[in-house]
Amino acid sequence: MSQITHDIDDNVHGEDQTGSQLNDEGNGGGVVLKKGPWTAAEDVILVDYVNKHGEGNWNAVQKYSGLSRCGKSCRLRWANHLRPNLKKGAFTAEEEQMIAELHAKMGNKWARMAAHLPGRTDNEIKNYWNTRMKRRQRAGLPLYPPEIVMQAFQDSKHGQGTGEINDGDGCHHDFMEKNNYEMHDAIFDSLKENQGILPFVPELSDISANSILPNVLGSPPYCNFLPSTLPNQDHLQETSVSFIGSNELNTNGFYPFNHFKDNTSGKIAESFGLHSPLDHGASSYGSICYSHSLSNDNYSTSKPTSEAVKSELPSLQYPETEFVSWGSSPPPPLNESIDVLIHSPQPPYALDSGSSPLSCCFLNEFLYQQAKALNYSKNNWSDKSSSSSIATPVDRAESSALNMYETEWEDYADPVSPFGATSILNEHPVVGTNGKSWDGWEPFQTFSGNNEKLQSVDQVLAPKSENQSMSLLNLTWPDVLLASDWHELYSEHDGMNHAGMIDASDDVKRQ
DNA sequence: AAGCCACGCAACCGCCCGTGT
DNA sequence: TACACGGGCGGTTGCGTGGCT
Repeated sequence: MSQITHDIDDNVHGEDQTGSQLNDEGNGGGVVLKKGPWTAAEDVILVDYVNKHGEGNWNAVQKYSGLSRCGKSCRLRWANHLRPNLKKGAFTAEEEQMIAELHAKMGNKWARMAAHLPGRTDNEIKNYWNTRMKRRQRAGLPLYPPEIVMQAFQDSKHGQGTGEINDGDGCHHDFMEKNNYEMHDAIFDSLKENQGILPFVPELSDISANSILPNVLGSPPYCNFLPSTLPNQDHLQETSVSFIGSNELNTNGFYPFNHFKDNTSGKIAESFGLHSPLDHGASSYGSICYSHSLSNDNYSTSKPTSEAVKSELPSLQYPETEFVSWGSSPPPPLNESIDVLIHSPQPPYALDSGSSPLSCCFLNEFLYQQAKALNYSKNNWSDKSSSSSIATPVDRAESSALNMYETEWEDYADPVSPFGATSILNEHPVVGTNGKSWDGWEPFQTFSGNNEKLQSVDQVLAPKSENQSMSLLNLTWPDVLLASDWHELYSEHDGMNHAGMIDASDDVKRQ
């Protein structure tokens, strides 16, 4: 911007900008076209031209207006800076939410995302996202709020769910039609992007959601995917064959990754530090990552573990959470649930050669997130809680990364919460179900040792309904990953369905 | 107060792709 | 089929700003 003012008196043609000029191809008269920052004079010329001739045919701009800019440069300048109704300034909370939601579904389709954000340009969104992504990666935080992943998944699962993101023209073109699992690739991309950035992110095999999903989309395994493919209670109780082959949760309460059948698992396990001494420092990070202890002894036939952390589980859904309705199905018996998840005989989501690759996607994501959570907690919270399985607010507040995170989202801090924005171990959010504030969440401490709450664990682990299963997916996000910023952010919005209410921008109309 | 540095942001460029002729 | 054109996106660069010394 300032560059423009600096050059305001510069001539439009042939000003001295070393290396910024070139003979544009296809330019006929060999006119030297200018590169570099636009001047105010150039802006005036371009605006005037567009006002007279309208948008499009950008190569004609140079021809008829005398601008020494290539058509493309003119288009970009107009689209990103000069066109009317451009919204400048920081992104609002709504916009941020929208971006996250859209990116979860679309990936790096900036222009398409911009269509849902009136006044915003693709470039602006891209810059915002990249900056945000860097920040979150540095903080060891997930790019997507789990709720968005859930919803995106649900959308893809239902095929038409993306209708929430609806262009003003009433159709969603290829996004709707191309593939419904684009979101998963987006997540995969994010996952891969983290490789090399986050030292604890395991290398992923060349898994591509798109490469594998077409084989199953539309087929029962896909249609049923994780939710409805979760073995039902009765079936599971009869289970005698473990798809994993062993019957233990590891001492940290995580699934034994080493039993997964791809190379990824081993690497994940390594990055997980499962065999590190931390394994035995159970309470250290298990207590931190997973706020809800499943501290009964009868939850499975799993190999008993001595450490308190054995009962530590990933994020748990409680009945209070309204993320999804649990329906009328009574919660299954507690002592079945975990094994249900692990020992089911070739469940469709098992990481087996014949299983649904889509489930692998989410499991990989799950593993990744858990790995992140573990390392995150190891780095930040270890030794903070030696005797208690509950991380204190102070503990969490002391996390530098978390503090950073808190700073990032401080605007959304919940003043009511004892933890404010740092309460990432709090109860899972209720995303966009009723627009309620999250203020009503109970700190997780109040759940500790609460049998009723523990029962809800089972609800998560052995859902029967589709919705329940979605929450099961949510379970795979450790509490530590359920960044409160998202929750706080979303709390300000009445659901995540704004997209469909936003008219397509001019960009879309041009398309 | 001044200098240095890291970071975020705005903007541009090059490559690529899709579409129309 | 080839070409021109518009558009999308990743990468890069430069500037401004805030924190630290």
